[in-house]
Amino acid sequence: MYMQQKYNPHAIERDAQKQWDESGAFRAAESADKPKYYCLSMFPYPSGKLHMGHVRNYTIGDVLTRYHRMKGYNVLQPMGWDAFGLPAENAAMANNVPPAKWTYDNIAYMKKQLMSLGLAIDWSREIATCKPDYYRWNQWLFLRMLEKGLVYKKTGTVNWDPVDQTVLANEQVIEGRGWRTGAVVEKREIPMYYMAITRYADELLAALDTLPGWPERVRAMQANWIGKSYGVRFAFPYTLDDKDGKLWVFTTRADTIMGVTFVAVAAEHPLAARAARDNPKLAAFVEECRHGSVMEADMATMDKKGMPTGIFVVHPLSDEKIEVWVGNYVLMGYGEGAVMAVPGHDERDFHFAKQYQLPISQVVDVAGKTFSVDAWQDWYADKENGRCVNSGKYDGLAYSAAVDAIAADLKAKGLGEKQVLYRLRDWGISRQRYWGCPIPIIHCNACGDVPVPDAQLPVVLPEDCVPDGAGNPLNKRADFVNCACPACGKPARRETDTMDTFVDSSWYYSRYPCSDNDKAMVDARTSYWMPVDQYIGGIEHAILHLLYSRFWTKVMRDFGLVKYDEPFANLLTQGMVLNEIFSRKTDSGRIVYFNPADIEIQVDDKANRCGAILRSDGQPVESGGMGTMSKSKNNGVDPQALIDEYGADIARFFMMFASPPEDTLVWNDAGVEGSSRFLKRLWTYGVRVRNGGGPTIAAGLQKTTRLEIHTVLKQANYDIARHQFNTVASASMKILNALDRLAGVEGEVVREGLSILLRLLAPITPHISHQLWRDLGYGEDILSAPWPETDEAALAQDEIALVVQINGKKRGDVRVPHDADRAAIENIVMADPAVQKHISGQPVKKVIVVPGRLVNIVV
RNA sequence: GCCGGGAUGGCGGAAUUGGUAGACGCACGGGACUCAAAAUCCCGCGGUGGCAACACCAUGGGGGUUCGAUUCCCCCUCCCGGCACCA
Repeated sequence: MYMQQKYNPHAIERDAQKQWDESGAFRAAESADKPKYYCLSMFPYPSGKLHMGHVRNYTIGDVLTRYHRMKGYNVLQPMGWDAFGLPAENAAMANNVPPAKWTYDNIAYMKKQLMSLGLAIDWSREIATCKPDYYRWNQWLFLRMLEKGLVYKKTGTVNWDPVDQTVLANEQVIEGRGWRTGAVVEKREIPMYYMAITRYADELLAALDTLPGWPERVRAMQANWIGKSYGVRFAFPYTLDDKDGKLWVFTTRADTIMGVTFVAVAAEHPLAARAARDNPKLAAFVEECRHGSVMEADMATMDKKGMPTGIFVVHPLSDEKIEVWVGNYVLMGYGEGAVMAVPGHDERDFHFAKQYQLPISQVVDVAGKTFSVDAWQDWYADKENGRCVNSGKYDGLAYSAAVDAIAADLKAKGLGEKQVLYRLRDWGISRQRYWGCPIPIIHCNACGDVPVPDAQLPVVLPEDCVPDGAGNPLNKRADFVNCACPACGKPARRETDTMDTFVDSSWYYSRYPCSDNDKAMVDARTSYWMPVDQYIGGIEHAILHLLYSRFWTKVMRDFGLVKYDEPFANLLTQGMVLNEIFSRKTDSGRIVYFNPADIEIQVDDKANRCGAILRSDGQPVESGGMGTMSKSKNNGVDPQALIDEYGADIARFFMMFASPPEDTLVWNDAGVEGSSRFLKRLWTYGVRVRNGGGPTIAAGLQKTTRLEIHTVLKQANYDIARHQFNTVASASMKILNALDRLAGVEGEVVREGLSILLRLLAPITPHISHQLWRDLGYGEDILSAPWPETDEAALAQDEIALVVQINGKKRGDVRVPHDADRAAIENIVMADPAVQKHISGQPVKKVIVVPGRLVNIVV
């Protein structure tokens, strides 16, 4: 075949992809003699077109896929679509197209884009979560969980837009207001289905220790999210309306119980409602608390406000009268929706007490410290060193002894006991939205909530609805809603809530192996491939998606569907790709975002940045700092332009070279020219080698070049194994530099060096590597060529260089025989004139020799 | 606010995890080639001082441990991710 003189990436890539496609090169088969390697990247939401985060994610996955194939594994890399979700409904409203059409069009376009990247994907296993043959199994497992009580119904709090009369996602609440209407959002209690993830809290926490292949930071985040805390649940008795009641609270600091000066309940707490009944000011406050979003970040950062209820409860141990307050910072969803307040030893309670002039009393002392109510000091909350004081019989006890004694006394009175509490809450999966998996329930006036019988699955979502922003359009679809009750046969109403899209993504990885099975959720092929050997995705998924997936896996295991305990053996959390966010606030308070490509940065006469304008209208826009590239912030950079201009190999190489996979990457394409130049040089060098001729490289030069190449290769192999692909890319540049520096191309070192270089590059730039491998006659197919390993013999040296330091500062270097012992090294170093000059007669106190590295002389 | 992570030249980043700070690349400056430009190739490139050899300073800021700290410990600042209905 004629080898073109000039590097033409588009032609090379088209040919290579055609060849891989026609030969079915990436079709994975279950039966093989080789060990299996299931390499999975988080599937994309089909938002319209690929963004940089996708290119980064899928290139990382492809590098690992191709690397492991060359390492001798039987590799599967599948792909699919997380196809349900809110953006499709927003697009539907904006363009008057059904979400289904929008979604399928996006999938078709993005699939083409992915294919142009040359990813080694087995497309025969493709899935889309919006298709009934996938989501029927969501419904099927939901029903199994319902049977076992793992799914149950209770009320939950949602954001309610009072103008549009619709439930809002947190993302649709901007500064406490609905994004379309600008109306102040209210909290509303509605019935929802929940999955009992808390039943698995202990296992989800404990099993983190069985995941050494997960980043430490992700395990830490999950552990904190589950938030196991040991404490005491106890009650303050009270009498109200001639009835006795108990106000339950949970605390991790029972040792401070004698310092309780008030109790705070959430605005949604029954006692708050009771008190508000005949207290208009309090009713107004409770009403005020009902406004604003349900987001925890908002709850935690808002001004702490409270109001007394006039209701008093009795301290369970001291019998003191304690007033109940309503606090806007008390969360109804955590613990009991009520907390004991100990202003002396809890920082938040302290500030609240100062604000409302409530008593503060000291009940814990730390030796040598003086308590003062003037200002909070961190030691007030120190449970390591604290001892009880002003606490009657508990005086002198340390934290755990005090908790034990107090819990025992509460138990004896029937007013409480030790309890383990999790921060983790059960998973509310009901969404009052159209574009999602229907919840398979039928509401019958006579029979209540009736599960859809398995024989009637799937409950198919009609694909021709166009939402209008006011409620779920399914409610207006008589053909969907009206049905017969499966129990009594009378007319009934189908549930119109759909499932959280996290349900779809909680098990898709188990479906790829058997995506064509229409009889079962999973089969033997799932058992062959699972668990995923390497999972790759954004760090933003560190908690929710990964925790829900772990939970579903354990549920499926307990139903006997699968045998593995954990879905992902190894996890690589890719850093976010950031770009600047530009926006304007409209008169209605709505925020409009502009793409950085349409923005011009303005500079003053000293070249300092002084503003930014939108090119189309010349008017200023605000900068919202750096943020992850996203559709909602409109700050994505279209990678297609990069691929169109440079080709997939250069785009992939640049993406890998730009930074380590796990680091946050602020997007800047300034360096792409360097990657382009490198691959051009590689091609040109390949042409020269193929043409041959010129002098044979001298033996000595061949030896030093081999040493250099194998030294670089050794490091590259270390780096690729720890997923530091940016230095693998630079290693390939170093090898080309070393070869190119030689005067000729005739010599064994060229043939070996280029063979190493092409194989090292094959996972990153598969197309050019494939073409050069063939053109230079190394073999038919680099895909399955053996991974290059270091030749230790090439690394042998007679002499090595050691750095010489005086008092830790570098003062020179010396060459010593590679086998010189400590004494010999010291002799050589001390004889060095530069060393003698620096010592200049001062007494040598100590000589530190680090073998193979340096000598430090302390004077 | 809470949890997790980060900060190294003009820029992306490297430093075999306590041992030469700045590999590799970008940008920039100089030169070669060219009628010219592009492309390509060669040289230089953290800061200050010095003709130079070289010296001093320098890994967000401040302390500490150590013969030696970008790396370990404590405090602080700023930035990023997550906070349960964005995916």
